[in-house]
Amino acid sequence: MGRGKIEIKKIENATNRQVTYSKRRNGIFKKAQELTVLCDAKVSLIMFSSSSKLHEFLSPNISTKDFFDLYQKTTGIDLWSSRYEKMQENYRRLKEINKKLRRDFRQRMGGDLDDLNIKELQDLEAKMNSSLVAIRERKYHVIKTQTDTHKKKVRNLEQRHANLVLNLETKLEHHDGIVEGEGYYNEPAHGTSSLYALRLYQNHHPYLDLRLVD
Amino acid sequence: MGRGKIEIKKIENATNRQVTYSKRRNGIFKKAQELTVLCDAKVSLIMFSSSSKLHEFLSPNISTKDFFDLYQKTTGIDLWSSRYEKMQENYRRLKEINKKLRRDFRQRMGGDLDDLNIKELQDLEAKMNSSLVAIRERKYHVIKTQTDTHKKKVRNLEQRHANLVLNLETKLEHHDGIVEGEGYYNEPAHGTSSLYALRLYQNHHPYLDLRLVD
DNA sequence: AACTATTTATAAGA
DNA sequence: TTCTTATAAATAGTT
Repeated sequence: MGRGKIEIKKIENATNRQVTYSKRRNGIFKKAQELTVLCDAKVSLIMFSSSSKLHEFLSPNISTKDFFDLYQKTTGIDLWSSRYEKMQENYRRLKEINKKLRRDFRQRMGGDLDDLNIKELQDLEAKMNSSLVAIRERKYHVIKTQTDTHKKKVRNLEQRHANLVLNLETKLEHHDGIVEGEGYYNEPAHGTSSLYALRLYQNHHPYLDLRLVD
Repeated sequence: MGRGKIEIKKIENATNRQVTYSKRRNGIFKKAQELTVLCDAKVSLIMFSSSSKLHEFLSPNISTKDFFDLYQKTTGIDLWSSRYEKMQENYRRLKEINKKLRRDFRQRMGGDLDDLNIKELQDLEAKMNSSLVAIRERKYHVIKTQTDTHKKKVRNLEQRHANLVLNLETKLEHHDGIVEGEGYYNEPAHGTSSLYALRLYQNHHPYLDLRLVD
């Protein structure tokens, strides 16, 4: 049906092949559509071009899934069972592992001990003991690390504070008249230095009261 | 393409419809076959007649299952999962629980402790301690039970032995002459009773030396 | 993508 | 069903 008769064999020219594919695809889709309507048939037509492009025709009022279900029901071929069985097997294995884990876990928590003999109980006790040691070691390590960090912070704060005090004292010495008369930083009645006053102030300031026990 | 042009609508005459279905089915199968060869395409053509008869064309070197898998992969539609969604969901949940169990278990064994803070470590330690107490209690219970069982067995053996001794002594008293002269059970030189001799014998018999510490 | 000469499919009849 | 055949439809090669 064309200008010339053609032999039914693969068209080697890729462009030509693509054009023919496109033309004939339309043709076969139209045929499928006509068959659906004329003969009240259900048709599924799926094709992949040589470049793996997918095209599909499906009779109306049915989904691809329904179509495959119908196909399976009619042929008796179960396309899904192999996957399903594999999954079931995995599920079963996982469940078994889970059960064992739970049991071991319960024993580690002091339950489910009724069917253990003395030897097993002694082993379990020994394991628990060594685990407990590990947990305690870790706990002490964490506590020590935190304490060290706090110590460092305090040292840092103390250093900064000392610098501030030094700085302020220097200023007080150079500008004695400015603060005189306020009766706060330099109270002659107590015979204290300005530095001493600052230390008192510091100890009442909630923000700077950060000393930690060594 | 026939003696007369036809309208594309359902053929009401069943026989006619069946004839047309048969003719056109051959036609479309031929087209599918030609497309497969000419254009190097993969084609799946499945149809059900109005009387639900199934006919299928499939390109060579591929199975319906393969075709189906390829279809799913290409469209991204997983027709399979909807069917087993529930099972997949369960599987996922089980996996999650398993993961958590493993983690908790490892922690109970003294591993995986790096991401616990002091509070969590203290809690864990406390739990481990109480578990250890439970394990020890169970151990002592088992030991005590076994000891009690052994004690009972010994008491029973002792009772049976005492009965034997009593029995034998009675016989000795009634048939003094029979054993006299053998110089073993009743040695006048030591001035001991036959019962005493038996007790000595018992203590040297390895099989009867079953006393347990109270 | 359109054209068209020709092949192919098929509707109706046997 | 299958064959026949007139005719409709599809399409190969061309533009």
